[in-house]
Amino acid sequence: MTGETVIHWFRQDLRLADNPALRAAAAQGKVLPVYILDDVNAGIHKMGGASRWWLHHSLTSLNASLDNKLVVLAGDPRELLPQLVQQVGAKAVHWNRAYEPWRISRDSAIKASLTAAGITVDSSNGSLLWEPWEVLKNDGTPYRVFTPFYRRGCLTAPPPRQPLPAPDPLVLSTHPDLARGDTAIAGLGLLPDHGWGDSLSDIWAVGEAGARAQLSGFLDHGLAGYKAGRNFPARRNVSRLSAYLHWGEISPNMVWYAAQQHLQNGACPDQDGDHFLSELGWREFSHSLLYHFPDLPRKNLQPRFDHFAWRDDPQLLAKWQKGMTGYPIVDAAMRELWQTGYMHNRSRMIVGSFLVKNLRLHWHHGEAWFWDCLVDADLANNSASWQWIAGCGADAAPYFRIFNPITQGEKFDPDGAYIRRYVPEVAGLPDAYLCSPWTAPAEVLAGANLRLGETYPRPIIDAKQSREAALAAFAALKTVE
DNA sequence: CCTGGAGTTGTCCTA
DNA sequence: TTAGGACAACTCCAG
Repeated sequence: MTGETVIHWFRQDLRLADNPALRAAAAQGKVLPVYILDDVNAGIHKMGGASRWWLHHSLTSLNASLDNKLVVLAGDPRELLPQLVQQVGAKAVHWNRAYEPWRISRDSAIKASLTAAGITVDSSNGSLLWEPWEVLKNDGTPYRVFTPFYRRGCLTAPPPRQPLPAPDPLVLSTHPDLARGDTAIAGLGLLPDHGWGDSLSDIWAVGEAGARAQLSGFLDHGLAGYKAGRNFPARRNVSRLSAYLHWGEISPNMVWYAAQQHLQNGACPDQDGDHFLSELGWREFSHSLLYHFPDLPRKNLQPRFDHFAWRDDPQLLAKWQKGMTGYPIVDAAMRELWQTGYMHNRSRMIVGSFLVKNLRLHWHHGEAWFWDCLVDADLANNSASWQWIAGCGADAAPYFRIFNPITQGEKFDPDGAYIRRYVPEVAGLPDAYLCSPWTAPAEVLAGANLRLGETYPRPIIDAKQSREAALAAFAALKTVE
């Protein structure tokens, strides 16, 4: 090892373990670890509120494992990074690749200018199992259907890289006159001014150690029975790793091989393990779609949907956002999002279908609300999933697949545990009326201390009629062009 | 080259 | 009560 200073630019890889770029940096010299909050280049997808809350705690955790030496800046990395290189006399900059279109163009520009200035730039794959440009059909074009993408494109490709240990030794640069550590993190102003966020700290152990604890807890207690159990929002059968993966507090490689090992040990049924692995495949698929179709966050992948008869109704949108639709399973889900920064996968499908098909409001509204509220807000996953549920995406849900907001609740929250947790107004109803309070006889409502229209809303839309209207709107698309 | 089968997550109607 | 089919169109791939 030389005494040279090299920069590791942390982005969506807020961990020490299995961090290929950080390892490369540590092998080369004294490492100056840097994070830059970039609100300049992200366009309309500047980080949302929940993301900022998570980032604050994630940086705090990372900084602690870096001996309070994390350099923290805010601004345009196109300017800040070259300045920093010059200031500390760095010979090289290392980072792990990010795949959002705006980051790709920003990073390419930075790489070109640093390289031109004689600085070595080294980028690695730290956040995907397979590079999007490596998983292609035989004709060289990207897949648009998940199953062949995963089974043929991914599973017959060379296996993902095995996880790497944290760099050892990791010698940090102590260059003075830099904004570092907890003080610098606080200076970013990532936490909300009041209240909201405090309760999230009770739910999430943000950071690398929390990510590992979440993974091992899931493998030990959630993976067996995953395939069926993952459909029930009240059950603890989902991994809840999405945020940790998004921020790179754990790598997909660590998750992939840990789950593989469980499978090989016979610690869970094959179908549960395989199904969980395929969910990591869906994450890969979303990233591949975003890489090959950079307009994915706003533009319908199927152009015929450009003619769809969306409605415009800010009041209905507000009621959906607040969890005041009058459909308890929808409202429970929307309140879970607001209260925890997370929503169960089944719930995401239910509220998505309700927004775009029953309320017939544009999926952009759902995408934007999730972007602001989710601690796992991820441009690839969020965009691809909203297009999927709206029916306009790749391998999308067929247009006639419209979730019934009553039967979905009855089927996937049969004992009402989820609804009662998040919609206490209806908690006193017997199970038979829990998903459709308006069908309860007056004496049952009275017994549950529920006054419809006062203590809890009546349905803001008729599920059956709005379903018919959605089908008609989709049918109208076929006559266009 | 053509052809047939299959494809994350649903609902409703009919027999 | 329950099981099966209809609801589109397209992508992908194996034969």
